[in-house]
Amino acid sequence: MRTRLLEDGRRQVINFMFPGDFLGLQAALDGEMSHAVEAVTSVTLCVFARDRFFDMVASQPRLAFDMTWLAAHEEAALEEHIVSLGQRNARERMAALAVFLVQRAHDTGLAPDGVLTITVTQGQIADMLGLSLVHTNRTLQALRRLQLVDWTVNSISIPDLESARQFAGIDGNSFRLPRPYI
Amino acid sequence: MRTRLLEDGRRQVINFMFPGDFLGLQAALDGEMSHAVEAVTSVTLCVFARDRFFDMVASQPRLAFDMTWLAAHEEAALEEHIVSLGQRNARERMAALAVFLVQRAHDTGLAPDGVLTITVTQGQIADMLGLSLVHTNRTLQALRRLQLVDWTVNSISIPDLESARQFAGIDGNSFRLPRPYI
DNA sequence: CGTACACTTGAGTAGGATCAATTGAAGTGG
DNA sequence: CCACTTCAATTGATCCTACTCAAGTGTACG
Repeated sequence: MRTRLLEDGRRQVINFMFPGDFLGLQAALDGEMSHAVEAVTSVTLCVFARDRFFDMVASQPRLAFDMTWLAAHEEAALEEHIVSLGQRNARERMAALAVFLVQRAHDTGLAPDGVLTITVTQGQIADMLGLSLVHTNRTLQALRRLQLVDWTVNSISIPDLESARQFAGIDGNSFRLPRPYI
Repeated sequence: MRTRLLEDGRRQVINFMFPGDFLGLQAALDGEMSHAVEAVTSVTLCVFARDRFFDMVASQPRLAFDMTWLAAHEEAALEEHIVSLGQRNARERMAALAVFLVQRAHDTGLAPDGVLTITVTQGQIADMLGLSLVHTNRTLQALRRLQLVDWTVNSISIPDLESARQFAGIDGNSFRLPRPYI
């Protein structure tokens, strides 16, 4: 989970990361990371030496290309998140996030049955969606009542992906290319 | 101005682009652009052939490195925007946007006197900040009254950059590296 | 002089925040 | 095994920020 903290304690979750994602590209270039990272599952990290980044680009163009691919798609995910925060109401936002996570998990081979097993607290959801904890809880219940998304402490389940997607206002499943693994 | 449209007509401005920025990296890789681009000033474009992108990475590592730099920093800007939309109220959001734009213009050599001359309608600001047009207008007036930001139809002026930054909750002017030009 | 477009202002409303308690599920230690 | 703490989820009540609706006022332009 990538997060940013404001000085007064407010926290914003930027995005959830998945196996194969690359962390800290901007930090590798600037020397200072603009955000924090927090693990919500056990993780395995592969560490790269930042001072050899340029050499890597020069000697391994295929790798450099894949990293650019990942960066561009991470950017696209952030754009989608911006659309959610700017234009969608609480229910649409939560549905959109659930669809995104389940879809994203599915793409990396997790959640083959449409159910994503992961432990996320309502506080974390609240900080991702820019909602209060209380309202997050109520929105969660509303979506469960509508049978659109069933999000419990340790799993996200979407009975009908298509209607959830439509409810959230996510445009048709645009053609999805397979992700490269570095 | 990079924007995304929802099917029901809602629009979200993703970010403002400046001279030297690179557009459509993700589209170059996927063949389909996830957003629209709209000019708010007259612009000069330099067009690249998308099918030679990989060759470029392989033969011009310095160029590839710079493009990665730009992509990583665009991502950082989007993160900041996400923090605004998720955690800041209307006034803080607008102040943060004004500071970002003036700062960004300053960095590319525009607005050397702290005043950015650019024509932005209140409707465009509203779609960037996820606010209604009416509330955008009132927030604008409030910030003018507070003498924090004076944003008129064709200029953005910030009398005291430091207090505006503090009001918006933007953490100390983190060390800024010069931007590469492709 | 009419149309178009952006900005402005007022009044009422609603979506979501805040405040305040309560319940439930794990741990932890005596 | 049971009190005790901790942390997350839940519920009720009230408040406020920002939205919506509606009607203006410029200002530019053909």
